[in-house]
Amino acid sequence: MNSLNAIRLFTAAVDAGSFSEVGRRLAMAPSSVSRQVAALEDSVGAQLIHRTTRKLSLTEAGRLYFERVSRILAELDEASAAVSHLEESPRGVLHINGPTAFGVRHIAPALPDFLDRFPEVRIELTLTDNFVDLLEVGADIAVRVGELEDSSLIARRLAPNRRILCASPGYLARAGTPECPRDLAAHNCLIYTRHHGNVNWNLGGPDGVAEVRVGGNLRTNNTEAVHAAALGGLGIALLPSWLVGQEVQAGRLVAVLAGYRASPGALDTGIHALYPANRHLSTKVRAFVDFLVERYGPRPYWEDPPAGGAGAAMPSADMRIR
Amino acid sequence: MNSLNAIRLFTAAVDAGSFSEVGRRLAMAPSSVSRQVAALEDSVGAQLIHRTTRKLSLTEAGRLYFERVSRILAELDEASAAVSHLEESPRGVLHINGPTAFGVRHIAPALPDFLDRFPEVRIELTLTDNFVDLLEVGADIAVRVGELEDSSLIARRLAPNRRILCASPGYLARAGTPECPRDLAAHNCLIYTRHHGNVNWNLGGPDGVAEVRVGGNLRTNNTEAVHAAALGGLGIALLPSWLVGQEVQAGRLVAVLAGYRASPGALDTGIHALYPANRHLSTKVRAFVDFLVERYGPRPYWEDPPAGGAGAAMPSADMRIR
DNA sequence: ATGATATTTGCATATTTCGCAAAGACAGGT
DNA sequence: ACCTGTCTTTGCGAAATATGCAAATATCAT
Repeated sequence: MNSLNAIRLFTAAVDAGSFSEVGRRLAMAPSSVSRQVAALEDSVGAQLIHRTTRKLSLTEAGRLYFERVSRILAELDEASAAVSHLEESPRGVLHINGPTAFGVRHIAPALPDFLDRFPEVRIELTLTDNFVDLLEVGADIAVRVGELEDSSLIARRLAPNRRILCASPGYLARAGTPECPRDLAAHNCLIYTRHHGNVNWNLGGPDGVAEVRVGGNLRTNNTEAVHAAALGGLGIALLPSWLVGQEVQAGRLVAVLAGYRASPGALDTGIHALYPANRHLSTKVRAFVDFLVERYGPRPYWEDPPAGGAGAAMPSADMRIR
Repeated sequence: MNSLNAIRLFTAAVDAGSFSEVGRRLAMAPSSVSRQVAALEDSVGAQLIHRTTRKLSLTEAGRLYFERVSRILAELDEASAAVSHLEESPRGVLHINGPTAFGVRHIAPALPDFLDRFPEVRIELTLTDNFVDLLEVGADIAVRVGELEDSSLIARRLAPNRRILCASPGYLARAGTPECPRDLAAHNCLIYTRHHGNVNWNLGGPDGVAEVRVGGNLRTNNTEAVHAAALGGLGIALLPSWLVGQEVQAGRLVAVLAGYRASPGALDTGIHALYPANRHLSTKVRAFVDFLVERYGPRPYWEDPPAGGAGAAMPSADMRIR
């Protein structure tokens, strides 16, 4: 196996016309140059350079080898440069994977801004609701809501994953507004579940955590269905804030029992960006994660303004509800 | 500087789909493969391969790099192969340098046979009479008659450089045949010399060496001129056997004082092939030198048959003269 | 001839690379 | 649900390789 260094020294010697000159230019002993070139000659099995103390001249084999090899070296440097270029600034294809509902509402709308800021990036967005292996599908980033399992991946928190109870103004006008968790038992609660069996909602409030068995005339394994039903005035739904926050802000839905937190004991299942834990994190991935972090901020736009806001111009949804 | 080995291991890993598999195929520890690839990634500044314990997958940078680099590796191997191929059997251009007179008579006529035996060789024959540096003119071989000076070159003896006294039959009929060196003083001796001043011919015979001051009505610095004059019957010439041997055999010239050797004390100035002393002697050079050695043999065709030949069919020139 | 500079080789020293063992990770079978 | 086998990675000592210096030899210019 001939070493790349030997080949570089060979071409350098041809260019410089002297091993010593090469040594001078590259700050190494002439003897090293000599030995490397000799080793290269051994490896290809032919004399490449005729040496005199005064002059170097190429043999026919040397000419042939030099012509081909100098072009190859250039191509090799070019290949390295191309790869390095990729990392200079965000560039190339960025494969993003995420859940459908969140992706449609909060990833896709963000892409124009991102692409505007990084015009050399092309995005391939894959929205799926079944769990996929990042590497399997060739994704660079996955946005996950809730459960974090992949241990080999780095998770960067993007936003909290608060769930809020809400119903349409029409439903509340018709069925009344619950004032404490126990009131829920008397309401038509829209159940999102993947399993059979009873469903309990855990609500943490000032008096501790209350677990309420809830039920109603709709059970589904699809959050969007619950969402649509709630909008239609069917009942009270427990839905993530990123899904209904803006509807609440717009008044199409009204938050109820806003003083309580859903599943307070559960591990904080936030919204995260996951990406492989590599020594070299590609700039496009970093740029996109940073972009999302910045865009969502500590309190995402779909969340209500801070409850304790000092005389906020617009009262928070919590305020309005109470 | 990225090492070639690392690049080879990178492509091997892409092909094999696993560092361990590469290690198995190449009989090396998986850890080495891992480290080399990691070093390559550091050198280009980007992650090339996403690793899991179960699967390797290329990043975009890796795909890009792999595409370019695998083609480059193939070209590199091809370049080495091309050079090695040159040395498998005599092939390529063979630059031969030699003196004009000898080249015309004994090199050029040999070339058809050589090229017939080695059809892939192309010959570039340069005949010059001034001394040239082999490497300067890019020659692979020089044929030199007489003086050997280049010390860095390897000299392979091709033939002796005997000089013989001869004259045309017509001249001898007119002026008589010298029987001993001293007789030459009375003959018209054709002088080849590069310098001014007197010229002595040293003739070694059974009674020791006789030095005879010779002269005549022609002095020239051109051997061919002496040759032509001798053929024309002008006088007695001292000429190399390779120049006049065949004329003597044909009877156009007659050797005189054949029992004496010219310049017996001088170093044996034979005819040599000179070529650079390289570790890798190219096959075409070796083939050509071997070819000449074989063609000329221990007693070149231009020399008389051995004097002591047991009842040689044709008596030697020496014999005939005496 | 002499001096300056060139290549090459021997030898001692650094640097790199390698392989082994251990640790952490993951998929599939029991 | 646990266990097993295989995979990658890292630490560490050993082996291989490369390097620089000095000396020997060779060449060109003065």
